[in-house]
Amino acid sequence: MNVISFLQQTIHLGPETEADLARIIVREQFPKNHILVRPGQYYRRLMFVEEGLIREHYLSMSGKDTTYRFHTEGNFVTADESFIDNQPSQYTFETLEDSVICSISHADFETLLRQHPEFEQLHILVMHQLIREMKERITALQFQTATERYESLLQSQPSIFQRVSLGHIASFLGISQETLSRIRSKR
Amino acid sequence: MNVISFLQQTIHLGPETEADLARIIVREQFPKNHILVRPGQYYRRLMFVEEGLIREHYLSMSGKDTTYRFHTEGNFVTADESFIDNQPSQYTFETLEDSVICSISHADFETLLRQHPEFEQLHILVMHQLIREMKERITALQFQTATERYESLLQSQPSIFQRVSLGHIASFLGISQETLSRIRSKR
DNA sequence: TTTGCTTTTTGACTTTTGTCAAAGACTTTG
DNA sequence: CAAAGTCTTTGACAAAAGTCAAAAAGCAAA
Repeated sequence: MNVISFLQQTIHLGPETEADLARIIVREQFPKNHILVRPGQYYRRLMFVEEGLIREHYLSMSGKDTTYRFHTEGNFVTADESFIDNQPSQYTFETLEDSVICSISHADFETLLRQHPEFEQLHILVMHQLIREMKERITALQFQTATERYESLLQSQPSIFQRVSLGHIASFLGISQETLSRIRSKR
Repeated sequence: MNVISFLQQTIHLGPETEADLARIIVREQFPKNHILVRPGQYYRRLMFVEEGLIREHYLSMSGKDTTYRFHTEGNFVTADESFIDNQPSQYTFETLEDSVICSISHADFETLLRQHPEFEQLHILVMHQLIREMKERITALQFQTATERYESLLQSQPSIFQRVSLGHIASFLGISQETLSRIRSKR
């Protein structure tokens, strides 16, 4: 699914708008295990995953690496601290598969919103979806057991288990790799 | 802090806009322990807490009551499922203190955005802040210990401990009341 | 101020999860 | 296909957190 087709699902794009988009969108191909953004980096671009998988993770002071979330094809991604607050990213973004990523700069994004107000609609829609997902995530972490969270993930994104190592999934669920392994062995 | 003054910190309000606002804002006073929204209810209003404190909580199937978050004076609040997705709220909203709450309907909010585009700016600002807070919350729940989360809360919102019972705070932190009590006794 | 109610703490015990270490399975590559 | 590397599982133990029950403390209203 490429960005343009994706956008057309939600908003109508006139030929002029499409031309504008084509001018500002950068399409890049990255190999597996490529680091897109590192902690401390200013990365003020809005990305869209056309193909592949990005892992966003956090390095604690003790050096432990914890997956914040996975971003799969057909989704928008930003280094929030940079894109929203113009601050250095706290998180690392890396590809876990060969990936195709389209992106536009923050400045171009702002211009786009000003010149084509129909994108405002979409912008809000994307933020709403993000808020919805985050709320579910918070409640899951707050009052579900590790096993329940595992079952939910299995339900909602079964394919992730074929694509990502269990260590990364464990830290995403907020548990150790060994605990995840034991949960899985009991069924 | 009343809504109008609060809004003026961020955007300039012309006299006409102020008049429009005065027409659509409903200001209500509620006693302590008043339920504002119950699960299953459609509550499509954007609220602003002028005074007091709202607790947003979730009832699990087993009947356990878990605090999702606290909303204090000077903040916007919505029953997200209703306001954003036009679905019944999954959460309960109740005052924990005598409170003054201003609110406008979803329809009026939409109209306001259309007629006074300067609110769009603010709207996005509020969503950005929400996203920032939620991300911090997720990472805290994912890879901090209960003690660390307690310390963070003590840092960021010390006054909450004077205003809310420890049982509610414990469930907000994702731990049992007894665990919280033991964490507190060790210092 | 006494009584009743709610909140908080404490104790004893159980369950869950984490940690460390090693073994096993699976991949990749020379 | 063998060797090296990575990922996953397993075991033994330790630490963290949950549960249940009861006591203590705090608060509010009569």
